[in-house]
Amino acid sequence: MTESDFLASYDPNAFPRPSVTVDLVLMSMTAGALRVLLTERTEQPFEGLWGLPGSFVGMKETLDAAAQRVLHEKAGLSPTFLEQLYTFGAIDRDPRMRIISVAYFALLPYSLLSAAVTDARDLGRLRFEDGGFEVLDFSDDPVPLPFDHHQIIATALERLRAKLDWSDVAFALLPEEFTLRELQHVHEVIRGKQLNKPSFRTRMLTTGRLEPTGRRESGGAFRPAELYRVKEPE
Amino acid sequence: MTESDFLASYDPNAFPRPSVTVDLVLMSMTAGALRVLLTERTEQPFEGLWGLPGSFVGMKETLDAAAQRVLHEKAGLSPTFLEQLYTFGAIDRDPRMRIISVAYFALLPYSLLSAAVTDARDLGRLRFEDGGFEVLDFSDDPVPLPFDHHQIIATALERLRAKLDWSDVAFALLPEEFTLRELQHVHEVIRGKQLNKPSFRTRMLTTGRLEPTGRRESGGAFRPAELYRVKEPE
DNA sequence: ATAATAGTGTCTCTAAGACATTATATT
DNA sequence: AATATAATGTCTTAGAGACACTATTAT
Repeated sequence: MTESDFLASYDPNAFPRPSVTVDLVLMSMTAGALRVLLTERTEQPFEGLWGLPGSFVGMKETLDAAAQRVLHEKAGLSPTFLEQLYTFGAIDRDPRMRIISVAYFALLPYSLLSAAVTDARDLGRLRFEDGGFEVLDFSDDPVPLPFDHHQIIATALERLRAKLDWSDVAFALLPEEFTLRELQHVHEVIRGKQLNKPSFRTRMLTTGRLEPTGRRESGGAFRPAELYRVKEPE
Repeated sequence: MTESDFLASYDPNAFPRPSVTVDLVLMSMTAGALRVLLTERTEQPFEGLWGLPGSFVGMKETLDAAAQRVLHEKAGLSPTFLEQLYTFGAIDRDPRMRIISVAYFALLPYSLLSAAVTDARDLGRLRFEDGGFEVLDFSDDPVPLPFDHHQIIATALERLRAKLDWSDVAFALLPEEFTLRELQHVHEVIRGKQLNKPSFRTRMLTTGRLEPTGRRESGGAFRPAELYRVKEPE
């Protein structure tokens, strides 16, 4: 049998198949806290709970495209950072049926996100405590999460911390122009500890990834700091 | 409608679904080269080519379990290292139909693998050249790979290099007891460059992950080196 | 002037690389 | 004895942290 004969006679329904979804962990930072985008579930199961946005993957749609689509539907924009996170395949993670979910991880500066997200409850605030974390709503009450969404967010946090020192994830949480103090603050929140100012400055400036804009911040009752931007790699 | 009513009436076949497979990148090291396990395809498509072992995911089987099953079927043993790598979902990656593949990455010391794998061709040798790599068979001819298997192996190589300095991946390629020279050799092959001996030794010994066995290697026409093992974390 | 933060200089400590030296096994 | 590698010591350099100091803005 030739390969084309084989393909013509192949029956894709010979074996039962699981469903495949993408779930999106979109994080941002404001008011000194990491936040994660949640949407209210309007259908069963877990109707009424707030959880990660997601969608089934179309048959003519790549995984990346499905994640982009979910992001566009929920936040109305393209991300500064989007990558595949991990695939979750526990058998009973969804009570409806076998659903394998490919989780994606996105970052956005709050300045862009706040324009697209109207409801304050959409952004759960992450509170860290003794090694773990919980998600709080706008009134600081803990939010119960559906499915394995707590585990998915935990995986995203690990990824964020692992990539902090050698990738551009921190910049993806800042506007196009930012001060070194703001950059250090992002690092400190993600690390969960304070950092040394002189060594942080030299470490950042010697990477060669930053370039000064010549402009300065304004508005504070103190000496204004120089604004930097990320240099495009050549 | 209550949640249980909803679940009882839910139709899993309402939407078309892709198939889901796992593909396994099992690497080992011998004769100064990284090797990857290949199996000969006995069915269409790409019949006769050598490619990564894989399998469809069972409906009552987690992704991890499917990867373990493939590993057990092909190599007859459990791995010293196995983790999920990345999920590949290009629309036309398989000519039969839409197949999303969750790739897994495993490492085994050659001493264990050689007992389980009989055919020398089962272990493709990775040859690095100007940034990329190719897979060679037992006679050093380049092996054409089916599907997107070249890309999957490339992703596994990136992962291996990224984890080399802060994880236990190097130990997973060595037998239970090994010398510091052997450990350094593994690092050098993966990094693709020579390393400084004194600093490598102190770096390894100060991690606290190694403990001397008190025994020494034998057989060489030179001073025998001390054998070490990995200390279990407490 | 005062307050608040920006930005820099100095010192110490740690780790790595380069190089050389001593130690110990086999032949 | 010759040889090959193990294992260690020394020197230099680079980077990070701690701490203190100077600079610059708004009020």
